[in-house]
Amino acid sequence: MFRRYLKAQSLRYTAERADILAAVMETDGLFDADSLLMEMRGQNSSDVSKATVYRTLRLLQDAGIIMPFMLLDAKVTHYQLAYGRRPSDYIVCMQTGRFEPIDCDEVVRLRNRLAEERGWQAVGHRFVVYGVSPEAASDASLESPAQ
Amino acid sequence: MFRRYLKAQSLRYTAERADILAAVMETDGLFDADSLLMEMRGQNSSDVSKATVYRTLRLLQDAGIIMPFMLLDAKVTHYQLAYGRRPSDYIVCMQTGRFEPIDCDEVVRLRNRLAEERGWQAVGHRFVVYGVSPEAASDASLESPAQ
DNA sequence: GTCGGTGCAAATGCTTTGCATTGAT
DNA sequence: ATCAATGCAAAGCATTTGCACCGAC
Repeated sequence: MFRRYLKAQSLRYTAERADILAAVMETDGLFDADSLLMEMRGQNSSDVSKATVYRTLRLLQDAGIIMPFMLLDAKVTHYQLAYGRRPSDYIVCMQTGRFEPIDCDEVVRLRNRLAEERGWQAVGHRFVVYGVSPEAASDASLESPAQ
Repeated sequence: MFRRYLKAQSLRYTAERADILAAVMETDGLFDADSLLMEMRGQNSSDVSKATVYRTLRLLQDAGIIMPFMLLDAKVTHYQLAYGRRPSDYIVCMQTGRFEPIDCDEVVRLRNRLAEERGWQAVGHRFVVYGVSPEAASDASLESPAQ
């Protein structure tokens, strides 16, 4: 799929790109350029430079294989695989930062309907619920928010 | 509200913070540090430094008055007011980058239910639908995405 | 043999921070 | 008077880019 995309664009399928693709395919959930690189180095793959990781992540995004996923207050760009039954939805604790995936068909149906109503064609979506996790709620070390 | 928050934290309510708060309250939709600063300079407000804008935006976020909103591929942090009937939902064109707000009660109901089911307390949410806008769909200058 | 890819290091650009001065309380 | 806030300029840091060499086609 990536190979096909590259060929269509007259781009080359190199060992580095193959390694990065393999590492990406093994991810489960969110990842970023740096965590991916560490993962690759921890394993075995030929040592790929950071610049190439960034360049290849961009290609993978253009190819529709991964999609960026912006987390609240994140300083780095997170990605996840764009296809298959990957969670597009998360619930994030505003106090601890802990997050967990949500798997919910209704969100997909809703997004399709909303797009259709406007004459758009839905391709994907991101749904992030911000809230207070059970652990945080029982921790009284924070005063109540201003709202 | 901001003032109350500052007092509670033994922080000071300064002219700069008042100006920034005022500018923030006038925003409609998304803004970022730089656009806010330009807006303020275009108007009249005392000339506030960029550093102070960043510092104050952080405080406003801590106070629960604004919330960050990460857009796909954005290089800067976007914010919007955290309360009131502000759109938390957008539909973004993956080809042109154009986006428009969605206003939909069902999303709020859905997020509340999802949080509740997990023992969380929902505070806010972000819902972004990625798709193809009508203009882009009729423009054949882009090949179809790999997915 | 072409022309795109890679690694390195330097550059970019948003955001943060150190420090001396200013100002709210 | 205190002690935090501001402005400036200098960091920081993720990401991008220029360039010389390398390698897929």
